[in-house]
Amino acid sequence: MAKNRNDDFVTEITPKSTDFSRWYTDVVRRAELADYSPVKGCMVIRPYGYALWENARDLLDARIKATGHTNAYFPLFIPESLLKKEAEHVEGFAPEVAWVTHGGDNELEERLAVRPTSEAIICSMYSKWVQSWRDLPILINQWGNVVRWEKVTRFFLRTTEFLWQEGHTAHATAEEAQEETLKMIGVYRDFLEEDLGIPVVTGIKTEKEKFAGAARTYAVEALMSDGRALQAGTSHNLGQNFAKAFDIQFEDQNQEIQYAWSTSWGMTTRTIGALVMTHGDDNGLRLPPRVAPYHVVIVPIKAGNYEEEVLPAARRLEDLLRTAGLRVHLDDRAEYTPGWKYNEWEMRGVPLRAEIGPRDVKNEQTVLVRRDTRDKTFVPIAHVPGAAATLLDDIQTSMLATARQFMESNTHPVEDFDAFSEVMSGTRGFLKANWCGDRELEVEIQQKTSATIRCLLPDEEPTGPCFYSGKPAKHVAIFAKAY
RNA sequence: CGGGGCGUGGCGCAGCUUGGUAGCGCGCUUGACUGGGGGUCAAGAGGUCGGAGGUUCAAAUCCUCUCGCCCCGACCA
Repeated sequence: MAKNRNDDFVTEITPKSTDFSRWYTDVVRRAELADYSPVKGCMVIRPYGYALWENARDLLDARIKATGHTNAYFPLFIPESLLKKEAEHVEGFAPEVAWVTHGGDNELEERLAVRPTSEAIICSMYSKWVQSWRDLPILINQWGNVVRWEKVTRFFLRTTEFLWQEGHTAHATAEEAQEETLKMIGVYRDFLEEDLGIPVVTGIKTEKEKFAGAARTYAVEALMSDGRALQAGTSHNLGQNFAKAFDIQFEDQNQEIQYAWSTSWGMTTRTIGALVMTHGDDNGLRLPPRVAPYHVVIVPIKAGNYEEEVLPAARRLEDLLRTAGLRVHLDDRAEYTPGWKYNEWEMRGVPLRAEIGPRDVKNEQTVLVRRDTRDKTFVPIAHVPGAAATLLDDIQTSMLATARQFMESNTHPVEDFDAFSEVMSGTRGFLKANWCGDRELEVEIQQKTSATIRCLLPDEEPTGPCFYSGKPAKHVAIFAKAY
């Protein structure tokens, strides 16, 4: 029942259909997730945005620990000589590394890279820690920040400094390392789908797209509501590349010296951007309950016997919900009207709103309103915790279902380049096609359509010749225009 | 790094073509009345127009240089 939308309000957020980029920026700023900073390329994550990140981080951290990993912390700086040890790795990251050249007024003998990723520093430590097969596997994760000197800034999606976790493991066998790589891409998939409500496609990166220094890169790719793909997490099987470069050796059970097999995997604050672009609408954010800073916002209606009855009732409701383990916020600000608050909290994506006024106090009830559907339910106070929990579960499930339906209906099987081009110049989305695997043609397609191969689907067999070259296909590939 | 655009109270903008000493909306402050989908009225505060130089009696406006930001592309998570 949301018809009388105020024009002034609507103009604060550019409609998605008018200009998706502006819509995204407007939502991020108006919802107070982030703000520009005086530092070029760097953003400030504001308390509301950071609360969102903390919730997401905690859920992912629990999943990482549940799969046997422990957290540690390695230095922010990496000596140049260390970074240069793995050739492909340096080459891949060189253009975007920030260098520290001075300590105070003194020029350093060896400059220090501000980590763009930590393989080098971590692997150099692993080489000290690993001597025997008994020292393996090493299963370590780190939460931290990294710096990549990108040219362009977009909130959460591309900033010079960003927050992430990076897992680094070392194993005795190739099989174990491969198993780990797959296990972690699965952890990302589950986290994104179950906790963030973001459906993904899981697959393997092509040689062109894989991580610098990796033997094989797996990725989870999400489809944003403007039809562009966003890489939401990667897991790399590094083979023995880094073990050889950093000398991670051990003596096995047959008393032979072996190089270890390593993996690395990461997920960043970019997922917050994915969250906004997957679920947001023209009224602002929509947050999945599991990560929402507030599950429920209580709006007391200031009327009649407000101070004596309504506000105390609202406070009791707050206690009741908090005791039930929900994250609750009571918005008792006197300076705003209820209608203003409804819009404000919808804009900020709070999944459930509880309204309580004189009529509700009299009837010992509250009104629960869903952000996703705007459905209203009158609930007796005593039943509120249970009813809220049920609604939140339902919101979580239905947000994923809605997003999945969008992804599926925007995944287009194409059999020839004409069909491919037509989709790319229209609604875009994921294009699913048989692929010959020729790297040069991959570049050619990108130049013509700006679409890249997001991933190859490992579990699917080609159903015909390559859509582009007509040659025998080796893979089924997902193409898309990427963020 | 290539192409485009923008810098004017906290935010969003107008004014610039045709120079005359800055205005609107929102927000903010105080008070009163209000309050179930962004309330009403009244009284206020707040800007040397991104920066530097030049032209002129006079520059937000014209000229030169410079800095910053945003969007698209390329690169990336």
